[in-house]
Amino acid sequence: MSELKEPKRYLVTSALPYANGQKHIGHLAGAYLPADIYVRYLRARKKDVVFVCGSDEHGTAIPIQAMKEGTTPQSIIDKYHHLLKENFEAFSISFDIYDRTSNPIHHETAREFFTYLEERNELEIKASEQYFDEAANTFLADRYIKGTCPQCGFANAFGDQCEKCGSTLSPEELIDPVSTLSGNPPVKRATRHWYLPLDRHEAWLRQWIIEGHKDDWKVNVTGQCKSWIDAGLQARAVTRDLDWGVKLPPKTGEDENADPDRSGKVLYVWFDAPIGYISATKQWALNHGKDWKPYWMDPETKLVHFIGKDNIVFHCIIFPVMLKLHGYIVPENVPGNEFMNLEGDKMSTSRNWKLDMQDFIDDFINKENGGPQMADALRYYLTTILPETKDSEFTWKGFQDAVNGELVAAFANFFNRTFVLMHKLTGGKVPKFHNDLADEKDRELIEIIKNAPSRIQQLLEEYKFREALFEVIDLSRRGNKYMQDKEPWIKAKDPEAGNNQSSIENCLHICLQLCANLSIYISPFLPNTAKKMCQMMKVVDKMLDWENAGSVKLLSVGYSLRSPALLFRKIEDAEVEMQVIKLKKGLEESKMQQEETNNKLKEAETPANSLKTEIVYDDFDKIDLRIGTILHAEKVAKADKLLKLEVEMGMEKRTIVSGIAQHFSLEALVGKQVIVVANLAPRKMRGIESQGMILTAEQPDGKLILVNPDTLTQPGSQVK
RNA sequence: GGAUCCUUAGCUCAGUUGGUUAGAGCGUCUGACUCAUAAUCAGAGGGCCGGGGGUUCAAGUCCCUCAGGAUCCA
Repeated sequence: MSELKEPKRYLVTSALPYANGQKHIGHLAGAYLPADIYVRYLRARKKDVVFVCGSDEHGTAIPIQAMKEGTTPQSIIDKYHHLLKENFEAFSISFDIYDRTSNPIHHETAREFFTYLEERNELEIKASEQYFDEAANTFLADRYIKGTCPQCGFANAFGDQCEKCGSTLSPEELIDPVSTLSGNPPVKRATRHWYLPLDRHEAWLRQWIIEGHKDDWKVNVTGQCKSWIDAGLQARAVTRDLDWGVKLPPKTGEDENADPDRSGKVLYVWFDAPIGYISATKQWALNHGKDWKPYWMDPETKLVHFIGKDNIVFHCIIFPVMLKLHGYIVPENVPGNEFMNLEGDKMSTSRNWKLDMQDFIDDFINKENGGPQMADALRYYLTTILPETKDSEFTWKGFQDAVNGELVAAFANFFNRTFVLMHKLTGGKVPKFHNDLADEKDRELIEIIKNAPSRIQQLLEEYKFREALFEVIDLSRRGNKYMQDKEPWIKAKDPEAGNNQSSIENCLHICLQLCANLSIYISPFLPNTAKKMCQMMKVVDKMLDWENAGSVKLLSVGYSLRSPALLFRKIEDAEVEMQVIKLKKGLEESKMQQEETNNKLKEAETPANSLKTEIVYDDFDKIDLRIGTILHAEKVAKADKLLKLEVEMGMEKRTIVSGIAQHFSLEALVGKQVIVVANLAPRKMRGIESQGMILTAEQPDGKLILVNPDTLTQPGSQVK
């Protein structure tokens, strides 16, 4: 429906990557590769298209990463901005501009945006109380507050999330909160913030997305939106008390520091980041002497946001509301991709289960037998498994199979055998096509070539990149089949017989024209490969223009072509095995590191001399301590630390689950006497009810020892 | 706890508005070919379409329910 009228111009965006660390191939496959394919296709069709992206460099995680790396926020964003920019180049992601939100143009643009909305009363101001660090004289972002998790009791939970049990928190929920800046308990202090009242726009959103785009947006995307809208939209804070980000602009006509309420505040990163698309477009226009305005204001511009599913709410609900309020166009489509798993598990930076772009560059592209064709090899596999409709799975074996079995065996092989035969049988020149001798098979393949473009084009327009690429590979399969049927190498054994030589020439003529067509189709997906094919065919890159697709007159008769060179190398078994080992090793290492830091934190948090709060005797008397004898000990399945103990308590036997597996051997425990907290409420752990707790003491190195009576004692005896 | 989406061949996935014998690629087996990076081509086998119930002349497709998974929200 929406395709009936061709847009005047296109603006394509890929999610701005957050400049606090490396990005992995899941990110690449989610937002960058599909956008690049789409854009390259549009360019081949000579459309007016601008493809923008850039680093997202604000938000609390940047200063936090700086603390972790012992450096400044500025050097963090510099480091990752340049790294990401280079990574994208290595994978031939062809942004027209890769900008950054620290660009002054962006600060201006974001502040203007805020002012525009404020002046038109599209923002609300609300007063609230937030934690403040008096020593550091600053409000504290949730992440800067630590305390005990109310869910699991972990002592180092952050104000927004507990990293031990994963539950999302607010700083108010933390027990004994402290500021990570000064170490002091924070105090509540009144503050004011600006909010974007999304609820005012509910009716419009419902109509625009749920009715207007119910047919052309992905089910996953509209589904997410619907669930947000149905849940009831709320005002969302636009500002934060933080000193890293875009400073809140002064009220129109006032000085920068006139209003003390505004100083010390920045725009919330969710608000400034998507505006980065606009600023990047401005910077691009500036660089090229163009006007940016039509790209954001003319309704005949088609705006498409490529994102991962974590970004749906921002690009489908919040940012469109902002755009509409400012009089800009809203996206025509938001092809949100699902997630890509890796070898059976979710990709995760914190658990180190991932394949970073840089890793692949180091291990494949920058190797001696690598080069841009390895970038294309990964682009190929990622495209065949793009998580377009549901989560998908990257495996190294899958990578090997796709490259060796499809790219090499079908696509590259057809190109190669065509060239080899052409050199052997038709003197290295494009042979003549004898129309009068054309048979059914020739005509059939010519028909297939002519029909291919509209099919592939339609799939690309519908963002079905996986299927589009499959069509291209399938076309090379058709070529292989055709060649097998025609058997020019057999006819060459007796060139004098019948019309054998003419038949050979017809066969290779058509195969060569198909090769030229294949280079056009493969170009958006594997740009480096397409270029290489052009070199071998001795044609200029302009032949790759989409208007040439479907033509069987791309290579002129009599033209001599270069000798074939292999388009791809195969992926060896050893490489695949090595990558899997590397992946698992990385996981182990990060586990160990995590434990180490956890232990360090534990030590820091319980200094030997700092005692707990004083209690009275009655408090102590509530605890019923008894002597018990361990009768039996066994490991709890699927738990590293837990042991299931059976303890003789005199009157009864108790089952106690204890997290001491890493400190004792099973044999060492059996027969030992211990002190048991006998009246502790039972609690289920890993499905086993633990009826008590045994006492241990922790040594400076973290090792646990049992606390027991110095002579053998009657089980059940009270300890006082 | 609520919401949205998903569950189809050994593996990875297609299946449009309900309509003939449910498809593809890889893998497996058999055969053909040798120009090609042991690549190619043909053929075969393989499926109570997650379980159960319902609507209908007709259900992989629509409705209900249960189980499992993913995500979002609280």
